[in-house]
Amino acid sequence: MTPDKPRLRMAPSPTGSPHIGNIRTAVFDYLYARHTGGTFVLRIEDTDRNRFVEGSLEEMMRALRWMGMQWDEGPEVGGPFGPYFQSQRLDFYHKYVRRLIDSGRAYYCYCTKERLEEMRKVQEAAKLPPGYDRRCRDLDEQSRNQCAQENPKPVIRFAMNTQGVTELEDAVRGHVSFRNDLQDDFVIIKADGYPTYHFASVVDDHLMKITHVVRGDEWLSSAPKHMQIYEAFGWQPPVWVHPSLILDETGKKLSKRSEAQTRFLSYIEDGYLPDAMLNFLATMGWSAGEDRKLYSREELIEKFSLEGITNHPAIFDLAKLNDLQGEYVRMLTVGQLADMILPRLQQAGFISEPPSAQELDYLHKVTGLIQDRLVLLKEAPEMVSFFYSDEIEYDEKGAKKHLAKDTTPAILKAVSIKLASLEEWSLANIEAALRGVADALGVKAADIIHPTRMAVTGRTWGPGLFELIEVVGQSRVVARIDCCAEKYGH
RNA sequence: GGCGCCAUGGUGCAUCGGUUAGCACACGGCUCUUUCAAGGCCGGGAGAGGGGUUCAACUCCCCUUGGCGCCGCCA
Repeated sequence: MTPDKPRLRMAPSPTGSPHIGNIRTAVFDYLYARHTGGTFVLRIEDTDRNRFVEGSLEEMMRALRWMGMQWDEGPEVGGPFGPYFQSQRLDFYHKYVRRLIDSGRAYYCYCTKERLEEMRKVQEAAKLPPGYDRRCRDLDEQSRNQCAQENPKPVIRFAMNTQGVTELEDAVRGHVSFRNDLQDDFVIIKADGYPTYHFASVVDDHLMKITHVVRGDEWLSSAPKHMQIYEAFGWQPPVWVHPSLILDETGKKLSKRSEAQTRFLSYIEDGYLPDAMLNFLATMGWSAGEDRKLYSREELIEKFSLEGITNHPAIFDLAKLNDLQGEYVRMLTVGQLADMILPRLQQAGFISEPPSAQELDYLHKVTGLIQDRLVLLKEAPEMVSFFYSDEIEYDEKGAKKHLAKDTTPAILKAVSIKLASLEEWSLANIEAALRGVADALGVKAADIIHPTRMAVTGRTWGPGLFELIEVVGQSRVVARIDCCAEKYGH
């Protein structure tokens, strides 16, 4: 335990699949903790029993670990400030809320949901700022007892200061100030005895000695609530860090509506690389103050600072993510890439489990040929299919363009014969053979190459033809060309 | 509606009083080439508007406009 070092927490609620915004916040937490030699804690804010979603905590942990952002304290790893589930910390909240009630900074509220709803309607109609009217704030003993009889399950509200302003310093916003007469007496303990976020997070952040609270800009408006709780307890508030939100392509806050863009696990499934994602997320809303695109994890940790966090929202740019992903794929060694796509090729039925030595050897050759063009790992099976399957499906447009000519069968036949006659199957010989056919027939090399590519791969695009022919192998190539020549022979 | 935050090209950032306003992505063109990528080269494209402060403002202040966020017994 190093009390003088920063302690940051990521505090998700298990109410759904983690999304890009959650993870980006975690990236900032993680980077700053690592940069300072501090502690990164994971705390689960499961105080809403109605919205609990089975499996979402597991997804969150999986996402963090996939990103290489292992927490130092929290679920599965423990730590000196546990438990790390708020649902297991109820005693703490009740103990501290008692203090607030005793000091007059919190009170029981017996108002029914119906009355609250009615009140809001009236406020809305009168164009008044919405908020609790504090009817229960100054109840005398007698009326309190009466109310308690009518509503035995009261909530507890925090008694906000109504005078002056609440001010705070935010690491990315600077000085921020809120008028207290506009503040609301919010609920801190619900009727079911569970605390609300506003209360639980403050109590826990204090108890867990959190020094920096990093959370989305959406929380800034409720920061005065938290500040006043700290004041009421006489506690030292943390350094506030409210980075701007990540917006979807329409400029709105990322939400369930843009599910495809936001659900973090889908990026794992698509085969993005953790380091590419880390690089992307870190540089979205943060900058080292220089014109640079690529940062390794170590560089990110070394350079990360709160000052570099941007104060304006950023729109999620998939094209940029993909560009970075391509960069990272190309930086991999062939062996690394091969290992990464192996499971996907096994799933496609191209490689057995476990793979044989020959299959691995072949995989490496194939991988070397597609590395430059592969972006998402999930594209690999489709991209390499013709290396594994001899059932060639001809691309319609390509066939029309390169195979439908009268001369096609003759060309294909000539290529096949020439290739079949090669005694040494080498790249140089293959290229010489194909160019030789072109010369012999008096046509351009392209007139040989395109039909041959179609015959061997069924497509108009892909790795270099000579290289790919070499890897697929003599007999298979010759067979495919013969087959194609026959198909287009009539 | 109230409150809060924000405002550099389509997008993400740089420049934190003096620059021909820079980089990257995307886009367009050229190049390399057997195709597709990757690479190289070139190009179009920005300080929301208005007031101040200052010798000087994208940079500081104010207003307007615009965008976003929050206003739950949800987080």
